[in-house]
Amino acid sequence: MTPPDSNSDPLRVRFAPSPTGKLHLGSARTALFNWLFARGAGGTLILRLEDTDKERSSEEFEQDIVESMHWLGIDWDEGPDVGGAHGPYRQSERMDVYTEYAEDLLQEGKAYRCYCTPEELESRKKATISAGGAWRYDRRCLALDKDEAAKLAGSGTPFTVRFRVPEGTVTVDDMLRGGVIVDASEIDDFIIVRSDGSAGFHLAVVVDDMTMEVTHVIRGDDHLTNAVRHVLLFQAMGVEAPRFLHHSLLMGPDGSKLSKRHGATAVSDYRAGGYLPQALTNYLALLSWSPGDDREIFTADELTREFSIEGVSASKAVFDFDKLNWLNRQHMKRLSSGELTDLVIPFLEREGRDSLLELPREKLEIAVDSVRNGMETLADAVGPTDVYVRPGGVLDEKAAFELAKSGEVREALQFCTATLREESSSDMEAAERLVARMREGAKTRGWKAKTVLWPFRLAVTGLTVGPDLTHLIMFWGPDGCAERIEATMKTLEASDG
RNA sequence: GGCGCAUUCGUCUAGUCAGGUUUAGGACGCCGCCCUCUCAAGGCGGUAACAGGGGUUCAAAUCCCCUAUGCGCCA
Repeated sequence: MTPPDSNSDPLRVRFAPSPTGKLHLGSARTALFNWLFARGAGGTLILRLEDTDKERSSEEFEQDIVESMHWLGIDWDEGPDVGGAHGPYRQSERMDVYTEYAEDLLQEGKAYRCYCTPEELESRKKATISAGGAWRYDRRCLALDKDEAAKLAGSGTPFTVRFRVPEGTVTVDDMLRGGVIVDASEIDDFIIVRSDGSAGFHLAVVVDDMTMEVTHVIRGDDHLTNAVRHVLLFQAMGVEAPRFLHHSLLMGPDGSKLSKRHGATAVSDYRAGGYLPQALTNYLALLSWSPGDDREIFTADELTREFSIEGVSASKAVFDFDKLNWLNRQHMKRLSSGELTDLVIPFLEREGRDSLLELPREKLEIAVDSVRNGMETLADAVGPTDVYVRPGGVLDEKAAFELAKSGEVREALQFCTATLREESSSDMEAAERLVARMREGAKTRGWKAKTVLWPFRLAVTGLTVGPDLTHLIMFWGPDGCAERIEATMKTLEASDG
């Protein structure tokens, strides 16, 4: 079981998002797979920012990505913020590295300059297609003779650099799909340096993965065919390509790639929506991954131990909001009252629930605890806890109606107050004792428990729905409840006339 | 259009690599019942799938081929 050279720690993976938007659920899943793979094997995770698109990249998005990852509990060993021996970790700071490699490829004849303008390309493409052919770059500039090439070079004509795709077949070694074999003739001479001198996506990725000594590339299925180009580039540079794992993409309920029209897609949206990070990582991991048995609830820590490539499925995964909600509930259940309250407070603050926030801590915990099984997200604590700051004796319409229609209300409520006065403690045992006593009282009067308990709820809270009675008693105490019932009785008398 | 990948209940999946142990298992959702002071939660039960067609084999969800569909990449 001892790895051959455990101290050399050879496994290196990377997560390479573009800061052109907030951290998307799909990207978070990619990050998670990389993280689980690295942590499970004692490897290194690199965060690399692919920020070459200056128009669309922004500092704000970069921050969102980093913060969202921190929140999810995904940490990295090398990256723009933590440094490392293979930096810099922003592609925008690595342009000279790419140019260097492009220059080498040019020297070796593995790439060539192309002076074709986009317009020329477009018209030739149209012509080929209308003639019924399949368009691929026609290698016109590869065929340029020396004189023409020299003339163009000297004239300052803008050019791109194209990779000269060799003949033969290319195999992408994918850990999920086995060897994906593609004929190189299917690939045209792709651009590795744009006309403005910047590195194209494929060049940048390959140079980075090579120089950062990445051993395993884990990314979305959408890059599977790009991987063919990448393998070609690795070969041209004389290095072995890393192993790949192209996982499936996240889909919306309608089967198309998960996007904003399906609902919230940013990790930070889910954070703001009251989801627990452990629920989100659990759910994201469960999409496409299975432990092989029936277990479904995992902490991030458990995931790093249990996760394995063998358990990853290659087929698409539809994001199911219902199941996420269920998992969020499962993880909330595992929180103590104190932990849950801490997490709920920011949501109460956000919604301006000042009177709740001014409550003594132990009262607030009772309040939060009493509504927890009705919560799907942390944000769901917000409305239901309002019951605890309602003034006594104030009935909403439904509660007033319910109280008015029952005949034994007055007697039942008087019995409740009398019973409440027998107890001074407001701990859970006392509360349970009181409820039991009220039940017995109903029974001895030949009533159903409901005849007493239903008016009790209505009178104490003034509402028809709310937390269970023991929590109400714990919150207000027996005396407090009795006072609220009396206040309600006064209200009823006043309205009876 | 070319190429690639995928295809088990509505959804996520187990089983597929080493074909028989499967009346295809679990979970979410949905439906019903129970519990019950309300709303929930919880408990119990139910609904529902091997994309289609050919092979190979005594035997195929599992192996091979074709078709279909979905998704992706290249433009």
